[in-house]
Amino acid sequence: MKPRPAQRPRPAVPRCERCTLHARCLPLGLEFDALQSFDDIIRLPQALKRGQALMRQGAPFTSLYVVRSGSLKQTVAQPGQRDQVTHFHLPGEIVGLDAIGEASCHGSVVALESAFVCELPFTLLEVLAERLPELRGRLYRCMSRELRRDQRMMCLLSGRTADQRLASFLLGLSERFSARGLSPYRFFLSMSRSDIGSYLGLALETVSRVLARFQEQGVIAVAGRELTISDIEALEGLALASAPMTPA
Amino acid sequence: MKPRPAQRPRPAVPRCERCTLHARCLPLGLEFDALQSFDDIIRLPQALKRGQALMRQGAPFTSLYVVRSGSLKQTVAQPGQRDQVTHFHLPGEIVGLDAIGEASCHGSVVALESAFVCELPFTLLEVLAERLPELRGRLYRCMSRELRRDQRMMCLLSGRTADQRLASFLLGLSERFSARGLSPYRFFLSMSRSDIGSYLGLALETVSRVLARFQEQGVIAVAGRELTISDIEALEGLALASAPMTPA
DNA sequence: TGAAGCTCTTGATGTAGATCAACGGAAGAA
DNA sequence: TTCTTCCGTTGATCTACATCAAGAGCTTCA
Repeated sequence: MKPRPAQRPRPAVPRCERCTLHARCLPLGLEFDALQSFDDIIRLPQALKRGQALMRQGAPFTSLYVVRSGSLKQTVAQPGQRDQVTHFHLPGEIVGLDAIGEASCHGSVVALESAFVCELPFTLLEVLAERLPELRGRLYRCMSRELRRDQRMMCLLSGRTADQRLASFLLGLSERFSARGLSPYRFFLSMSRSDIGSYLGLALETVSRVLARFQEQGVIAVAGRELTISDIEALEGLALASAPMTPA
Repeated sequence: MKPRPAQRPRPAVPRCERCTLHARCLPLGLEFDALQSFDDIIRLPQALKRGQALMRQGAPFTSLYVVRSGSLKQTVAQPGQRDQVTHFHLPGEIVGLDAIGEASCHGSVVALESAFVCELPFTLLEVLAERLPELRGRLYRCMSRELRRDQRMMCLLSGRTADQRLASFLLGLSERFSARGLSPYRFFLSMSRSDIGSYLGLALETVSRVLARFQEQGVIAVAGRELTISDIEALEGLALASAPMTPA
């Protein structure tokens, strides 16, 4: 409708249309024109070093972020408890959806390794969404998908064995990497055993032991943080039931 | 902007502006005109009997629902596992946010007692949201709040004791009832011990035992499904830590 | 009115996984 | 290099909760 504003002079920022994540990121499905507008509201990609915080729990909420490369963890601090990991964020995933409409961030987000993120100031995003129905739909869909993921997580945490949790976790990572064009069978765990344990509601020793056992069973191979899935069907079996391994 | 269409003749449907939930429901904050439009897309409130399904897992998704009275539970069926309760829905709460943008419903929703729900066909809601920015904001906020609730649930399920889970659950119900103008200290549990157990990741026997113990400690009084919170501060203490009861 | 299901409670027993503890290796600092 | 720290592994022990089991109120229905 409205003519696009004259091209502002900008630094050599990587543009959405050239981004390798383009196909799986928020602006998926936007028309060329819309994509340009979207590009215009993105703030310069920010570099994060390992351990550096992107958001701090309680800080004012202003922007959503999209992970461009690297990975991050989201943690919640609770009174009298140790921090709990609630999410791992991989490239193409959106950080901050749970803070929309709140004054402050709900958790802290920290880089697990060197990472780049794109910043989307939320007020600008809202203005843009006003005239781009597809973008609105995308936002709803992202949030709704996250709701479903959280629900699956709740089911996992409530009443599944350590084996099932670990197997599901590894399969989940595998899927997410594969959806980003990476190998579903061989990837790097950027998070510590302790992070995994916190996320899955297990002690870090249990994580270590179960991984070792999976390796003994020939289902995976782990060397430090390098993980290989050797038998994905067996892993899927483990994710579903803990002890149907009763030999005939 | 656009003049409101001439008043369609309609049956004597309860209108939003007269609804007792008005202040805490989705259309909160809408102007009079907007509220009228909102009213126009709501389908006749539906009555549900105890045990009757509002949605079935896998059925096509078409509408959001707002609980007007009564309560419902949402369950997910998993291959080779028994159904798991993922949510309890109380009056004023929205059912179906997790299905937006998907073809089909993610879980089944069943009435726990006689209930009324208002249906909001999602396509109509989207059209309306096109011209009502406040409504868009409300929707985002509702989804985001639900994300935070699910996250709190994940934290609860991962690494909290049975006592902490039960205490948090009761406090959560208390808050939700109180936000609806009902007593925070005395309410009816419309769900069975088994439902509570499934929701909290506990065996129903454990639920029963912990409630009995809380009662012995004088924190609550339970008679069947009638619950009274006698000492809410003690309950809050129980929700935070399992054993700081170390006498000085 | 009694029979058949439920739901809830309470007791006895078993176990998955937490916790405690010790050690080896890798990474960063000086 | 060596020192320190963090991370991961593995073993021994302990416990919170699941599971099994039995019985006691309730509804519901014929």
